[in-house]
Parts: sequence; structure tokens; C-alpha cells
Amino acid sequence: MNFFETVYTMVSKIPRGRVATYGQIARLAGNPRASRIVGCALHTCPASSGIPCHRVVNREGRLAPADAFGGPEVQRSLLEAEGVPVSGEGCVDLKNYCWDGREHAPE
DNA sequence: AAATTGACCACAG
DNA sequence: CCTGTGGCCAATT
Repeated sequence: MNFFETVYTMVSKIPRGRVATYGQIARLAGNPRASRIVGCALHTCPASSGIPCHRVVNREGRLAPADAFGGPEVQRSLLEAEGVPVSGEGCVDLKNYCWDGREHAPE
């Protein structure tokens, strides 16, 4: 299993109405330092794989730059549609909506 | 085919 | 406390 596939699996396992950080995904994937790979994986964004990139935010709980998705507004709409309130700056309440990562119980 | 960059994070000074 | 470097894997040029 390549890191990429693991990242996709983790992101796909994020419960609805919750968000996860790159670092968290990387950590669960087995490489706490490979957070960049998570970003790279989502950048390629193989939507065909059903990857909810909008549920993945950076360490600050902030959404990706405008270069991704085609507009952070889209991401904000998706998050709000999932039940995650987003600030006007595109910030998510990580203290309340950060995915615990224990629901799928990794090894 | 090789080198550099990249939606980032964590540790050290 | 804040700044700087290291590091991971894949994609892009």
C-alpha cells in the first residue's frame, strides 16, 4: 500500500460533519512528517476516487488556497452542507470539529 | 531520466 | 515565544 492510497483511504473515512488536518492524516497513515504528501495527493484530487478534499484542512483549521477546488467558497459551502460552520475567513472550529480519528480505529 | 517544487507539520535554536 | 530547517512521496518541468 503506497502512502498515497493510505491517504485516500483515511480522507475517505472522515465522518460527515467533521474535518481532519493534513498532519492527522499523515500521522494515521504512518508518516507524521509526510503531511506534504497528503496535500500533494489532494492536489491531484482524483475526484473519481470519491475523496472529500473539502473535509481536509491545514493545521490552523483553514481551508486550502484559492488555487485548489476552483474557489474556497465551494469548499466552505460543502463544509457547511456537511454541518461544519465555517468562518468568513474559511476557518473551521478545530477544537469542536477536528476529527478524533478513532472512529475507524487504525492499527 | 533527473532535479525541483509542493494544498504541510514538527522539532530545534 | 518566534524563526528556521528538515523531511516525507509524488507530480511536474
